[in-house]
Amino acid sequence: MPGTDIVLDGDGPLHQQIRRAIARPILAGAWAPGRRIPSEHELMARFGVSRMTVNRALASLAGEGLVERKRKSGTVVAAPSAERAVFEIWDISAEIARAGATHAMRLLLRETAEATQVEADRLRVPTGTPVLRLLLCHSAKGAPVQLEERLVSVRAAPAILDERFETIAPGRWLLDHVPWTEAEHSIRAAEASPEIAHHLRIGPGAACLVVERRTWRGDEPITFARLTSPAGAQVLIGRFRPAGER
Amino acid sequence: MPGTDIVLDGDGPLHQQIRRAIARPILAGAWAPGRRIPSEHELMARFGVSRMTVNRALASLAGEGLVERKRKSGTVVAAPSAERAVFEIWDISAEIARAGATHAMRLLLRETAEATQVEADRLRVPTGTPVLRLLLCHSAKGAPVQLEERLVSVRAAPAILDERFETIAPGRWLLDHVPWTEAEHSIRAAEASPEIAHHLRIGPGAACLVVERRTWRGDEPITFARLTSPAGAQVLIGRFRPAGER
DNA sequence: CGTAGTCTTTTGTCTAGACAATAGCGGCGG
DNA sequence: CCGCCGCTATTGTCTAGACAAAAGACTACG
Repeated sequence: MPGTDIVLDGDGPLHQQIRRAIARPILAGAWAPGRRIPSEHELMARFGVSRMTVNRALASLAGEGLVERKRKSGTVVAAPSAERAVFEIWDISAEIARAGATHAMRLLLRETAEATQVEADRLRVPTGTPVLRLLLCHSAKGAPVQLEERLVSVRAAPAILDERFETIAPGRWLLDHVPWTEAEHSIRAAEASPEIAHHLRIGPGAACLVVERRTWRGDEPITFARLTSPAGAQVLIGRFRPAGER
Repeated sequence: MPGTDIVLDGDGPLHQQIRRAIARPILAGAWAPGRRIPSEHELMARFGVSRMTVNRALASLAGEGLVERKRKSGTVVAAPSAERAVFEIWDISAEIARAGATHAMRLLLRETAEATQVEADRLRVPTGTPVLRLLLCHSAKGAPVQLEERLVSVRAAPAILDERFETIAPGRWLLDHVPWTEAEHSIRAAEASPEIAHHLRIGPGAACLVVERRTWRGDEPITFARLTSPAGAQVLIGRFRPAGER
C-alpha cells in the first residue's frame, strides 16, 4: 500500500515529529481528504511510543483543522476549507480551480539582479543581495484577477534559476521546493497605479486589495510577494473561536 | 491578594476549564501583561488535578500566544501583539490608543426596527427579527478612520437597548456583555459609495478596506458589523507558522 | 570583588495504565 | 424485514510518576 511511508525525522520532541510526519503528506496533497489515518494503537506500535504521545500529535492536528476525529470511526484527513486558506500560504491557481474557473498565467518579467535599496528593504536582506525579480499576471476565465510582483532571494532558493515558470506559479514552486518556517501577511486597500491598472485592465485609481507576504526559513528571508487584485475579485474569509476556547 | 479568584466552572473537560479560568481574566484585561501566573505545582494543588492536566491547559494557552512560558522563570501573561489582533475580534478604539492617537466616536444613527430582508440576510436571522441599527464614525486625531455600520440582534443582547454609546463603542460593549463562541470575518477592497465617502470625507469611488464581521453565540446570531476604512488607514497584519509546525 | 560551580525551581516531555463516551456493527427476537 | 441490544474499536480524558533541560539563585573559591 503506497503512502504508508510515514517516518520520523528524529528532530525535536516525539509528538512534534509524529505531527510533522502526518501533516507533511496531507499538506503536500499526497493524502486526499477523507483518507483514513492509522488509529492511535497502530501509530503507537509503529513508532514505539505511548498512546499519550500519539494522541497529543493527533489532537494538535485536529485543532488546526488538518484532520477530523470521531470516536469509533477513527481519524480522517479533513477537507481543506476556504477559511483555512486565509491563514496559510495560498496558491492562487488552486483557489481559482476550486472556484471552478480556468487559470492562466502570463510571465511579464523574469530577471536576476542585485537588490536595490527598496527591494532589499522589502525582502529584508542587505542591499546588493542577488535576487530574482518576477512579474506575473494571473487570469480566471480570461479576465485578469491578480498581479503578482515577486522577489526571491537566490541564496535561499538557488534552484529557482532553473525554473521557467511556464506552467507552475512561483508561489507553488516555492511551496514545493523551499520549506518555510515563518510568514507574514499584510492586507490593505489601495488605488491602482497606472501600471497596475494597465496590467489588470481596470481604470487607474480603481480600488484594489493588496496582500504582501514575506516568508522566512529560520532567519533567512526567502521571498517577498505583492499580490494586487481588483476590488471584488478576491475576498478573504476567516472563521474564529475565542482565544480562550477550542 | 486580589485577582487570585480563579475558579473552575464545572463545564466540560478539566483542562478546558482550567484554560478558561486563566484565559478569562487575561482577555478581560484584569491581568496585565507580565503578570505571573501560578506555577504548575500551585495550580495542581489549587484545583486538585494532576500536573499533566495543568500542563495541557497552559501549553494550549501558550500556543495561542496568550501567555509566555520559560523554564525556571515561570509563566507570564503575554503582551497583546498587533498580529494577534487580526484574528481576534478587535476594538478600534484600543487599536487607535495603542498607536498613540486620540480616539473619538460620533453616533450617526441608533434605532430599533424589524430586520428588512437585506438585514436579515446579513445577520443570518429571519426577516422581521427585532434589531438595533447603528451607524458610527470613528476618528483618530480628528480625521475619520472608520465607518461602522452595525446590526445587533435584540434577542441575543436585550440589555443593549439601555446603552447610549456615548463613550463606549458597540463592539467593546458587546465583547464585555455578550459572550460569543464563533465569528466570521471577510475582508475585501471596495470603492466608496457617495454616502460612505461623505462620512469618511474622501472622494466618492476612493478605495476602501471593508471588513465584515458576524458573531454567534452557539447557533444564535449576535451581530453583524461592516467596518469601512479609507485606503491606507488600516493595515491588517498576520504572522504564521506552517500548519504542521508549532 | 568576580567567577565558576552547584543547587533548586520550573517547564518540557514521555510512559503505562485506567476509565469514560461514542458509534459502528452484528446478532437476536419479534 | 425491522428494531433493539450488546460487543468492540476508537478517541477523549485523567492520573501518578519519571527524567530532562533551562535558567535563576546561591556559594565557595580565587
